[in-house]
Amino acid sequence: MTKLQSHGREPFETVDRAPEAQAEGFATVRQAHESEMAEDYVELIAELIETRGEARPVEIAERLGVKPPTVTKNISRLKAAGLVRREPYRAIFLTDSGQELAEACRQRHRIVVAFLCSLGIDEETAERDAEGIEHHVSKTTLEAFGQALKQSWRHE
Amino acid sequence: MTKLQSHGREPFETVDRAPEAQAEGFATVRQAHESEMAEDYVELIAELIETRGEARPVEIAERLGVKPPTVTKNISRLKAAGLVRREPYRAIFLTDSGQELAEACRQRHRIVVAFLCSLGIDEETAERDAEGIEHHVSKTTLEAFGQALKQSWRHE
DNA sequence: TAGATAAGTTAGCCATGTCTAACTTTTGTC
DNA sequence: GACAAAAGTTAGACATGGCTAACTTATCTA
Ligand SMILES: [Mn+2]
Ligand SMILES: [Mn+2]
Ligand SMILES: [Mn+2]
Ligand SMILES: [Mn+2]
Repeated sequence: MTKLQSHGREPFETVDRAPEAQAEGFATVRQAHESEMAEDYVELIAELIETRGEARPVEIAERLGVKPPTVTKNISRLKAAGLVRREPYRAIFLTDSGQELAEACRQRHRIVVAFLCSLGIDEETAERDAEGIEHHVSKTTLEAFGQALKQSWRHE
Repeated sequence: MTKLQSHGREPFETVDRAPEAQAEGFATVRQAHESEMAEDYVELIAELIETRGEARPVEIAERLGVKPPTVTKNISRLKAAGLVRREPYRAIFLTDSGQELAEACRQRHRIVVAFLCSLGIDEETAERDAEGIEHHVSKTTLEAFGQALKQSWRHE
């Protein structure tokens, strides 16, 4: 497992990690990348349903900054994954499982954004960075963000 | 317009962003993904040169948790990108530009890890999450992390 | 209600990053 | 110095997530 624990809090020292531990870290990142598309889509679909009444491919494409055929293809993947329900040329709905994932993602997204803002980062930057960071935040880290956030409210 | 969460338990609000701003955020994430492979490789190569004297494909593969052919292919991409210098069957070296990128990445990695640890997150988790998070941390956010870190030293 | 416009899909292309199988080169050992 | 083992490469496959061009379907409007 770990080799050198820095007791003295020197933060700029490179920790010599075991090769397997390091590999496990990279594997975790690759796994996160695999769920990223699904997470961003269901999150966005939930938001569109809430704010616009329905989720249309053209809106999804606009908000994601991709072209409509990309959305068609990815939605069909989400459908295959059981996250989405829909018929051709119609609006998109979330399955129960999709709804559940969407809620978890929205919650996580909001916490990450709020946490970054609590560090004094402007909202635009916080949103931009959070869009990527969110997919790599473990349960442990998300909880730590939540705790730090509470502290920041106390001290303001 | 913003919406409040129904339960009142979570005081985070979903910000209704302009579609173009949101799209710009996703585009930033996609861009980050494009540089991710290069960043992880040069960072690792620099570490191996420092700690093991040289960077060999077999070590790189082991630490990244991928198979040797993957490393061969990616190293040739890095070479095409001018980040790496090497001859077949020999060890891998960084060009000046590769060296520069590696240093920036190592620095960023260390700051992210130290910052997460400063929130009370265990080192193993911090390393794992940082491996993904690092690629999505803007200059602004990295600076905020550095500032927060300084504060945490003061208060310990 | 016909025709125009907008929305959505299909087909086919491409780059990335992973893999296995098979081959080549280098290194180590006797 | 020969040969076995280890390291490295090559070839070819595959999944993902982008794209354009061309087609189909739905919606709007005169
Ligand atoms: Mn995201
Ligand atoms: Mn998000
Ligand atoms: Mn990384
Ligand atoms: Mn790293």
